[in-house]
Amino acid sequence: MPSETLRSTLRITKALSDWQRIRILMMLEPGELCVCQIVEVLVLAPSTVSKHLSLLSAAGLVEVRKEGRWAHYKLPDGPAGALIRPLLVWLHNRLRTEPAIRRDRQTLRAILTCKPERLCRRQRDRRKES
Amino acid sequence: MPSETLRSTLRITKALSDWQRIRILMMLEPGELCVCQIVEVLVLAPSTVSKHLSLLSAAGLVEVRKEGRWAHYKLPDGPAGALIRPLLVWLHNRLRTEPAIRRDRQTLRAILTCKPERLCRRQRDRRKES
DNA sequence: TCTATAATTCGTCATGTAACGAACTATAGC
DNA sequence: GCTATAGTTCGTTACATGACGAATTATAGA
Repeated sequence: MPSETLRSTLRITKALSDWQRIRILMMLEPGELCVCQIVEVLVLAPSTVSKHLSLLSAAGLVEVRKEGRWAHYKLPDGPAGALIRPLLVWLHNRLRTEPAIRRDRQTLRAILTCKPERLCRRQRDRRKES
Repeated sequence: MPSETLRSTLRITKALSDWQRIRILMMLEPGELCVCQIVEVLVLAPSTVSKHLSLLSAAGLVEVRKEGRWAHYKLPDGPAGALIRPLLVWLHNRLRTEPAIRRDRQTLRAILTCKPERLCRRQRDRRKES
């Protein structure tokens, strides 16, 4: 019968063992994002991104703020954040200069210039085509 | 084309995403161990343990010192160790008081009182029975 | 040189996981 | 209330991973 701390620790390390989830964490460094913005950067199905976010959330690596039909995800602050801060710092230091991560940041900057509604519409339209 | 830093980072986080490998890392905290000692604590097939060790090694989370037909594994020190120290410290702090980990340490203490040759023989004999 | 043996590699099987689209939930706006 | 829509959940599929035993490798000792 594994203890809760132990299972929690494994949830965290497993959550960190996937490239897309790491990308999400790096993206959230500057501040909160809504799901459609993350979808736009990762170029994955919304259902896939939602699953990743739920795993990150279960691990305590992100927090969600629901507002109407929008869901805003961010890195946890306060005591919850302090627990996992060393991991995020380590990741950040290692990947700060990675081309792939820099590219994501670049993409994100462009995305932040247009309203989320427009992103969602674009994503829906793209789906219709295929 | 993912960069080497990126793949290396994922090798590390993937290596940490398995309970048995975490147990190994915690066991190595006090000092180096040979494969049969680790087998004895984990109660897994030698081939399985060897695979775990090779993943940890590929990730740079352990170093191996071969001596005759014995292989001694330890946590890396020096610059190699410094890179991953924050992760091991984090793990150690989280799991230091875990019952399962304390039990492993206890088992290990008992194991260290007898020579590795005896362990290997016992393991071989046990295998013959089944 | 031949045998025993510590560890590793290989092949196989069962389980876990990431991806997708379709169906569903819940909220905003008419 | 009805419709549109952001996000989630569910079911399926393909691939990754952990476990084992058998076969292999490399070294120590007779």
